[in-house]
Formats: sequence, C-alpha cells, structure tokens
Amino acid sequence: MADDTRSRIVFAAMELFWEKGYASTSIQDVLKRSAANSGSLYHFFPGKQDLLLAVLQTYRSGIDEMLLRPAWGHIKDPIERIFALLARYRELVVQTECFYGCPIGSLALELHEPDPAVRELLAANFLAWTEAVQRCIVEAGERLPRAINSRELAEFVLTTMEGAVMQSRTFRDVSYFDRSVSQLRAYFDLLSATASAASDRGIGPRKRRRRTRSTTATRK
Amino acid sequence: MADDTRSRIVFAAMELFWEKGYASTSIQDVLKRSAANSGSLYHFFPGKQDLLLAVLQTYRSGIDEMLLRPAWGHIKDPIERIFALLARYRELVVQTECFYGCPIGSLALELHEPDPAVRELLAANFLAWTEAVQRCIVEAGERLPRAINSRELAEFVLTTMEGAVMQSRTFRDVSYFDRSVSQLRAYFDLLSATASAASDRGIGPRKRRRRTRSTTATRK
DNA sequence: GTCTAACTTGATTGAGCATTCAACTCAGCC
DNA sequence: GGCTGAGTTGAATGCTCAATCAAGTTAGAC
Repeated sequence: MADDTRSRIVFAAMELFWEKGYASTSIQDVLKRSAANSGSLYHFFPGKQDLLLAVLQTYRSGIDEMLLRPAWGHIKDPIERIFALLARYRELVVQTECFYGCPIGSLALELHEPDPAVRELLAANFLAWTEAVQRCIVEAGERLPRAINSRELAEFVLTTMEGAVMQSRTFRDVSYFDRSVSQLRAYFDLLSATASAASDRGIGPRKRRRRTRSTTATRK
Repeated sequence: MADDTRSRIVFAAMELFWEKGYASTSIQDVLKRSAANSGSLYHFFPGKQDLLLAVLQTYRSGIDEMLLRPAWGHIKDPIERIFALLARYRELVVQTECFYGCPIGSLALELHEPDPAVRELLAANFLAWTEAVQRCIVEAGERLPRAINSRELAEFVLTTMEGAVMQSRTFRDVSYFDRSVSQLRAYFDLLSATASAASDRGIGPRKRRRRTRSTTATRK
C-alpha cells in the first residue's frame, strides 16, 4: 500500500520528467498525476531531487527488462540487435510525434550543473547502455575488423542515437533519425567489408594469428 | 546608447542560457549580469521568450563570423575543415571543464514543447550548421564515393558532434568526445578508401562516366 | 484492546518568479 | 524654452513554487 503510493509517484515523475523536463515539472504536477498528497511525497522523498534520483535509478535497473528485452525479442544476430535497439528509440520518437526523445539524454542536457549523485546516475545509465551494445559488438566477433575498439564503437552508437533523436525532435521529423542511422549502418557495412576482405586475404582470425595490418578503422 | 543596453542584455542572456539553461535563468539573473533594469529589458523584449528568440537569432546570424571563420582560419582542405569544426567544439568543452556544450543543442533538448517560432530558429541554426558541413563534403568531390548522400553525411556529422558533447558533459570527460570523433574519422577514412579503390578500378569519376556499383555506403 | 510507528492529509509558509507601471531623464527638434 | 518620445528606474503585483507541519488514519504487534 505504502509502496504503491511510492511507486505511483515515481512513475508519474518518470512520465512528467520525460514529457516536460525536470525544471518544468512541479511537485504539484507529480501530485496531480499520481493522485497523491504532498505529505506522502515528502514522506518518501526528502525533496524534488531525491525524486529525480529515484527515477534515474528506476531507469538504470530497468534497462534489461524495459528496454533491451522488448527491443530484441526474437532477434539473435548481434549486429541486428544494435540496430533493433535504435529502432526502439525510433518508435518512441514516432509515438510521441517527435516531441520526446531519450529521457536520459534530455535530462543530461537539461541539468547544467547537476548534483554529483545525479550526474553519476546519468552516467551509469549511459554506461549500462553502451555496455549492452559493446557486448553485441564483441559477440559479432570476426564479422568486424579485429582491430576495432569495441568500447569506442559502442559509445559511437550511443552518440548516434542521441544526436539523431535531438535532430528529429528539433525538426519534428523522424527522417532525421533515419538518415543518421542509415549512415551508421553504412559505417558498419564498411567495417564488415574490411573484416571479410582481411579474412579473404588469409590474415583473418580463422587462419594464422598474424596481426592484421590494422586498417584505417582505428586510426586516431 | 539604447542599442548598447539592448545588446548587453542579449549578450548576458546568451551566456546565461548557455551556462544555466533557459528555465533556470531568471530575468533577475539577466538583469544582474547585464547591469540593466527590468524596465529596460521589457522595453526591448515583450517577455522572456522574445529574449530567447533574440539570442537564437544572434547565434544564427553569427555562425560564419563567430564559428566557422575562427574554426577554419588557414585550413583549406574541406575534410579537415569538418574535423576542425569538431575540434572547435572540443575546445569549448575543455574550456568549460566539460560543463557546457553546444548552446543550441542544450536548448533544443531543454525546451520540450517550444513555441513554433523558437523551434524554427533552433532548426535554422542546425540547418545552417549542416549546410556548412555539406559544402565541405561537396567540395571534397572525388575523395569521397560519388554515391554518397552529402546531406545525410553532413547531418551525421552534426549528430556525432551533439552526441559526443552530451556524453563528455555527462561523464565530465573529453575523452568521450574524442572517441566519437575518432570513429567518425574512421568512417571518413573508409569512405575515402572506397572512393579511391573505385577510381583505381577505372570506374572513378575521372574516367568513363559509368555508374559506380554503389557501395554499401548509401545502402538503407 | 491498545500501543506504536508507518503513512496520509491539505492548509500554510516564505521565497522567487515574470511582468507591470507610474514616475522620471534627457536628447533632439521647432 | 518648452515639447515629444524613446529610454530608464525600481518598487509593486500577483502568481507559482518547493517544502513544512500538526493533526489525522491505518495496519500490525503483543
């Protein structure tokens, strides 16, 4: 019962922070949507910021069940999983008519000088996201050039998603999202082509373990 | 004299919106920093939002002189100009110790349901940015595959910049920016390699005007 | 049954906010 | 020299906000 109220409040705050941002969401807004009273809210959360922390923790701990599982479903191919994750965000953008995007990204840019605790939770959310993508990249194994830096590439996928969502929202047009993802796909295709060309030339991982001449793919 | 006050106000607002965001900047803040009185501000701007419009217009009209020229200076190579532009944003991030990023991007994500006039100015700023990058891509000509979509690639550069800045700010660490740019560089290098390979095989633009077999670079 | 502590209620507080306005200054002009 | 109007002043207005709190209710322990 008590927990019911608490989670109703967190859920309402989650929605509102996503829809209106943190600063523009008043405690009154949260109370109204969650049908709770201010005293109840302040019983569970010392202040507005603690509510934000709870929201970020909920995102963080729900990343598998609420994001990755729905996005991946039956998809097994690791590289397709990466693009399925992006497709999930596309859906989100479309569903909201390009009004809202990635809730974490929006909060990250809105909060200009966040409390360390908030900043760390934002970072933890990004980190969990990129780690999931990195696992896909590692799993793709020989299909991508051996010399690739999996972490760097995973971060680049997040970069693409966030930048693409930002443009779609600003232009109120999903095609901006699509075009960025299309470029990312082209990049992955080129990386795949590089990897298989290397393997054709007999320096792939299947054969002798000589070092590939490291393509341009990781040049600084 | 009058214009002096007006531009002092706009300049202060520019700084403050960048540092603290729009919602968190109060008119009082702007008055304090610009050393103006509220009556003066409201003489020039009907309301806070009109101040935002003025700020966005200033960014928009200053893109050449305040952004591109300083970033490019002596650099002539079109592809290096793209990365010089990114390097300029890196400087901005470093100078502010990873606290502030792209002022337009921050505003674009902060304002969840902006007035159409505001949204259009945000879009106009992004558009002017990508058009500048697109001009570089077009100028690079045969160094990139002929089949490439210059607009799409230009938007992808913006996507990368915005996503990279967001992560650097969240993690308070420029290396996130660097890694994303490094991936973008790898992509450009692979595109260049594709273009020169096509030209080696005699189907490049220099020779007969047969269609290149369109690489993966523009596949959807 | 009664005690306790977790939870709920909603009116209240005080700070900060965007905006207004009536009174003022002063340069330029006739 | 006095008129006009653009520009300035800062106190005042009315509102919304996050947070408080004293008085309640409820559920479970013993």
